[in-house]
Amino acid sequence: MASQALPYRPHNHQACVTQALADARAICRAQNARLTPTRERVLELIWQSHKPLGAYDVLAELTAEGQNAAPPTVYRALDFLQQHGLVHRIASLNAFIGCAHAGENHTGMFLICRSCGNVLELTAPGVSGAIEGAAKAEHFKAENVTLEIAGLCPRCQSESRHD
Amino acid sequence: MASQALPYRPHNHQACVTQALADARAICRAQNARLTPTRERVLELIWQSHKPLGAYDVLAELTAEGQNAAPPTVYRALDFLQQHGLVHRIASLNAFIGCAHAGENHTGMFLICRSCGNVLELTAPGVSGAIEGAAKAEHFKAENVTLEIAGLCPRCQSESRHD
DNA sequence: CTGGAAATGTTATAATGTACCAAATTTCCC
DNA sequence: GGGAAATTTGGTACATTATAACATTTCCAG
Repeated sequence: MASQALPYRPHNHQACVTQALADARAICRAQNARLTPTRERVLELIWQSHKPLGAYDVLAELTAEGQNAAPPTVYRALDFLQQHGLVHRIASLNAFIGCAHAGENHTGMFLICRSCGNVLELTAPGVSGAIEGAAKAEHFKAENVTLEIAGLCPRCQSESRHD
Repeated sequence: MASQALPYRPHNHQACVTQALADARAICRAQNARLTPTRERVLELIWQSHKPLGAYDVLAELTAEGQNAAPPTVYRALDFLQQHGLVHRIASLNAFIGCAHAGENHTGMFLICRSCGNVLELTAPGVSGAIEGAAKAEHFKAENVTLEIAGLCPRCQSESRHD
């Protein structure tokens, strides 16, 4: 059997979260950016699954924890995390997901399962290269690439065969 | 000087619109779909510039024309047009644009100028192929690709040099 | 010409995101 | 340490985008 990417098979996800938080602290320290408690908590919430989380889902969590939070609280934290490459916004879902390649310079490519909702972030140099080439052929200066692919993840494909 | 894609240079845009409407009628006839007056008018409004139009911009136009329109009116027309491949939704802008390749089977790739707002739709087989390859390598069944590139179009690049 | 499907009208509301200003906290320079 | 400047947070209100739900009309096949 072929290997499966992390989101599509069981794993100790708490380790993902712990690692992501440690990476985030290091990155912020290196960039002289302040990973304040709210920002860190938002990052942790976003990492708690491989499914993207809406801003208002985050807000509901914070509120449930007794934090005194309003929409701008969450959006500000998310903006910060995005600017430092710690989370990505998935435009086609209006939702946010932890960046699996924080610190690395990369163009995110997201495989979004419409059945289970899990999202896998890839780095595909061939894809980035092809996109840059196509943009350059039009004399277009690419600054930001949104690449989101909806479909069925390996696990949900097999399950749907048993319907 | 290199050739420039249509949206980036002056042209008889009314001809674009006329052609798009004619194509749309043919496509709908072939698919036995009803391009009703409201649907056709929405398509025409969307085509009236190379900038994407928000659903509420369309709504405002319809209202100004005396049409008795509410949000669902517009969203329903847009859903219809999308389903028949006549318009695309640009997720990163929450806006809609006429499909430049209606009828052709294609994966849209959009070059979005952050300065002038124009959008060019491309078909780049190399890109589609690379994306499909990357998805396949993860055993992911791709169904729908969102590929939107923000940056500066040729014209706006030259203008910014004169600041 | 009629019964069912498709399309439209209409109201209300959900979901997502931002503008704005005040208060608190941190930083940094002296 | 003291105080000005910058950053971060609190909080209200509102803007924007999108959909649910149900009644009515229009279309068209038989």
